[in-house]
Amino acid sequence: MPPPLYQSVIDEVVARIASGQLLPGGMLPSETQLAAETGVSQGTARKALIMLEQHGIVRREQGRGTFITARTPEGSLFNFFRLRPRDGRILSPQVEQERISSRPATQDEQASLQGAPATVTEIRRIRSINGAPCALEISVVSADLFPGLERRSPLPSALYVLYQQAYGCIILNADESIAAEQPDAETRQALTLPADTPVLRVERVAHDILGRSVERRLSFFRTDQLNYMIRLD
Amino acid sequence: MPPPLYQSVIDEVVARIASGQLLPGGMLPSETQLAAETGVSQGTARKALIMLEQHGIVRREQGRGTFITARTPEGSLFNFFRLRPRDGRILSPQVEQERISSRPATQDEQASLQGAPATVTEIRRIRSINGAPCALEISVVSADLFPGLERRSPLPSALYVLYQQAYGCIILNADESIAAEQPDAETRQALTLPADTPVLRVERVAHDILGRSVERRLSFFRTDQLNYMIRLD
DNA sequence: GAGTGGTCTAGACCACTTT
DNA sequence: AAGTGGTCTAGACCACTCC
Repeated sequence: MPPPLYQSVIDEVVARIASGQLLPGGMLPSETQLAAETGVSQGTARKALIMLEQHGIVRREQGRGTFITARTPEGSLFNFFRLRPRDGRILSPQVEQERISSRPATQDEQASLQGAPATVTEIRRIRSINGAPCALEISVVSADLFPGLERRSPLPSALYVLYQQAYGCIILNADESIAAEQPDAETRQALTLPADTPVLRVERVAHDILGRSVERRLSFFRTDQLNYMIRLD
Repeated sequence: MPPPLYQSVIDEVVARIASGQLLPGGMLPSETQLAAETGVSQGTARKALIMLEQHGIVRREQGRGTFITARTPEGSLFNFFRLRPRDGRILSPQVEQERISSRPATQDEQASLQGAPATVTEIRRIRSINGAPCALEISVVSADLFPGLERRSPLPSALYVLYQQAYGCIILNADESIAAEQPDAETRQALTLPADTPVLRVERVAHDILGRSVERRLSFFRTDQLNYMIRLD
């Protein structure tokens, strides 16, 4: 049973993106053009583009064209920074402190990061909203996939925009594991927490457009003022 | 600018479900049949059915037909009970205790529940996994929408299956607001928690197929053994 | 074998955006 | 005016399920 034709069109587009031939924010060929290039009918190319849109890989705009998904700082924070006031408003967190270092990967990191890197780069940041520290984030990525990350400090607030713009790595989704925890002394100090205030501990594995596990992130959030807001479906 | 034809087909199907003319688990007319009934071409009926599938309202199976989404106990727990071992396995929680009562709605509940009910039914349950209490859940629903709920005790583990089978109310998604909290004495006792163990406090608003806010649920989870696992995208 | 959804084509017309 | 995606049709063939 051969794969459907539209799958080959999808593969072709993803390959062009992964190879850098198509850049984030860039425009794809039109439906008819893409159909001609891949030897299928316009309707089949259309089906492929619609599926790519459903996977979040492209965005389609009537009258304008089809564009590679580009993470904007606003959109990226909207999707992946879930700490919000209870009314759901969006507040942009500022980066207060940042420390970047490279070190050998732990066994666990090698097993769960794409490419089993021997060396990883660790980004430790404290974020604040309205001047109050609200999150401690420790991101770990493969040093092979993101070379020279240390020299780019200070990094932008939305890391995933940097991954995309500087390294062509487009983050699409993430799995998270959440727990309530009594913070250790270091975390409590970083977040200027009163004693006996529990924090949210969130472990994240982020995946890119190719399904690769690209980043591990351990975050601690204050939730006395803000809440971690998500949707299930 | 008139709405597209497939929208009228979608509306027609949703109306039939809401009216009870089509029951959860039941089969829809075939694409060609539905097309004839609604006066559109088969391709347009197909588009409507695909959109209904994307909204989670129907399920399509090649060679068999298109069926109204039916929440099974397993599927419902899989989607809406997110407490898992860190390896992601699914464990079915048991209901240990259950207390049902009706009372006047608070102002907050009237404002956030469909129909601004004067009276609500409150379901208080303790769930356990492997004999260890892991969650305290307090669900609140409109007494108008779910009449006679108290007389159905003990309720099944998966409440959303009951909502569907007994009341024709199909839950599709939910918004959650998560925080870490030091449990009060009552919660600590209910979960047999050691002192100074924080819990996850999760406030949920669940929505049904018509977009109505149908249930508010306040849950407290132990996260020392299990974690609350979600996906962002 | 009959009925279902899945894929694919070819063409038409419309609405929107840009030049 | 030209080019894009959005809608809609009509028809073909295939793969799967069930009787």
